[in-house]
Amino acid sequence: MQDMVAPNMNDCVDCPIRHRAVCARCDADELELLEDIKYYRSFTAGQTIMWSGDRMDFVASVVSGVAALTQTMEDGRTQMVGLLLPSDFVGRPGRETATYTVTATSDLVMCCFRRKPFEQMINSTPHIAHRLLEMTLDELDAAREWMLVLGRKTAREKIASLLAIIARRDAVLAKNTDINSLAFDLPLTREAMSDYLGLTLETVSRQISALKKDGVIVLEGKRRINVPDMDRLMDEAGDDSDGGFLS
Amino acid sequence: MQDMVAPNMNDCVDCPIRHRAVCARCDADELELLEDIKYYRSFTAGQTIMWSGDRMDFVASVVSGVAALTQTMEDGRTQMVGLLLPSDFVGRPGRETATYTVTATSDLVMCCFRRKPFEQMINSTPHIAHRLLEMTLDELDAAREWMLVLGRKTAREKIASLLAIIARRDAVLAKNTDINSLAFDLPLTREAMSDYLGLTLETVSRQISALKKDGVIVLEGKRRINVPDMDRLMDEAGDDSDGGFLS
DNA sequence: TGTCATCCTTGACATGGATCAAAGGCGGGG
DNA sequence: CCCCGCCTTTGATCCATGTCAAGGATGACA
Repeated sequence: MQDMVAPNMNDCVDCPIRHRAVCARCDADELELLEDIKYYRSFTAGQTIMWSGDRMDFVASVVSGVAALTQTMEDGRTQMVGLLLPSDFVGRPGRETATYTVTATSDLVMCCFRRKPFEQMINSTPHIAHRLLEMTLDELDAAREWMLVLGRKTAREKIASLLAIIARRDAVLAKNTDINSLAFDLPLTREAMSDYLGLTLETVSRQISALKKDGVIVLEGKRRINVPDMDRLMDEAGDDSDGGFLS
Repeated sequence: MQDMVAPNMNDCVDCPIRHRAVCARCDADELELLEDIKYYRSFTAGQTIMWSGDRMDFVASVVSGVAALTQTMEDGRTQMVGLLLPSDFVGRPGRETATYTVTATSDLVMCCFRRKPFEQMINSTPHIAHRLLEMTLDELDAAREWMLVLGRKTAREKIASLLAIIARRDAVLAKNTDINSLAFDLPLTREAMSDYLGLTLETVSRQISALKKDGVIVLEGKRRINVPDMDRLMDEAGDDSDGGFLS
């Protein structure tokens, strides 16, 4: 069963607790503990993994692909509140129901851990709990960084900020050291981008066109983006810091 | 020294680990541990407690008053990313420098714990670490709730959301069970509100006037607010949920 | 190869909130 | 008691982004 999806699994195949999700430091005993309670699930782009309010029997880590956490108001306005990239964690130990709707924005593989035994493991192995705290604090910083984007940045700056986040994360995962001049695939539709940025999809489209016209990015098709000058992009994002959404 | 500020201190006087900040379950040993490393600091409205990037030798819990976490862009645009009300915690174990600027928006008393020994204590007492994780997850939920406010709500809804948060928190602290019809003091200037909401202070003022004209709130002076019908206010906030910024 | 669905782009126009400007409270200090 | 500084309110105008509408690309599938 694990072998079926193994090719996409990064380090999860060899050692699940190498997941940023679970523990930074490997240990054979923990590996065994996790082996018993883990399983893999695949989703196709657009599939909803769970709805806000659903009962949640597992916590999970993204192995490959991209998922989104979203909130929706009664009248349909929706806001994405988190973007889950490979190695990101989802689920809250101690909480039985999902707070947010989770959707696969691209084809996706998750490594799930049954919640109850996972919680027990946390309680018995302090350094895993500690690692989880660290990750949660990173996520909190990321969410706060994003509050600045949502509250104070212009549409153009918002787009540039999002592209910078994805570009950097992509570079890290690809072990790409040449951070100047890189290309990547956008794992989001224009609509998903607009939900993330608090914009309409038309505005997203227009601003991407504008950035292209101004030479900040080069489009290859609609989804593949080439950034000739990363510093320039960061500048457009208005970031003095290192850009933030990632820890 | 503690006696000087004791009258405002709520449960902190008798047992510092009763702080939501530190631990939900009292224990004499931990009380003693904390006794050694804690001290109190007072600030006046408008005072900056620390600047983003400052070295931080303590973590702390708000005893009374209100503080704000803010981020500022090079050109001066600022966004508040967290509102610290009594019992809220500030500081990140394991991080030496402050990520955000912390400002007292009203007169304020904090209970500080020296960082190094506090970290040791976390490592040696798992259930305090566990409590800290819980609190961080609550804060993360609050930040995400706020992303919806910043990204998708109108100015009027934003104001109503903020008032609802403060009203509810106030009611809880005052042990006020009559949630319908309550009054409270705004611990924020119009400018601070605008920084929180991603608006200008003029818009904040106009929307407050509008809510007043429409009978949603009654102003007594500029800072005291009376909410005749809490449900109505929640409705204006567009919240289907219970309003969120608080855990 | 054609058709259809989905995603994306672009245009025209409307509008919510920002910006610029002026003046009204209110509290503290001389 | 008056003056001054800060906070707040209100008005006039502008502009970034939303809204509504049409049409263009791309890929899946018959």
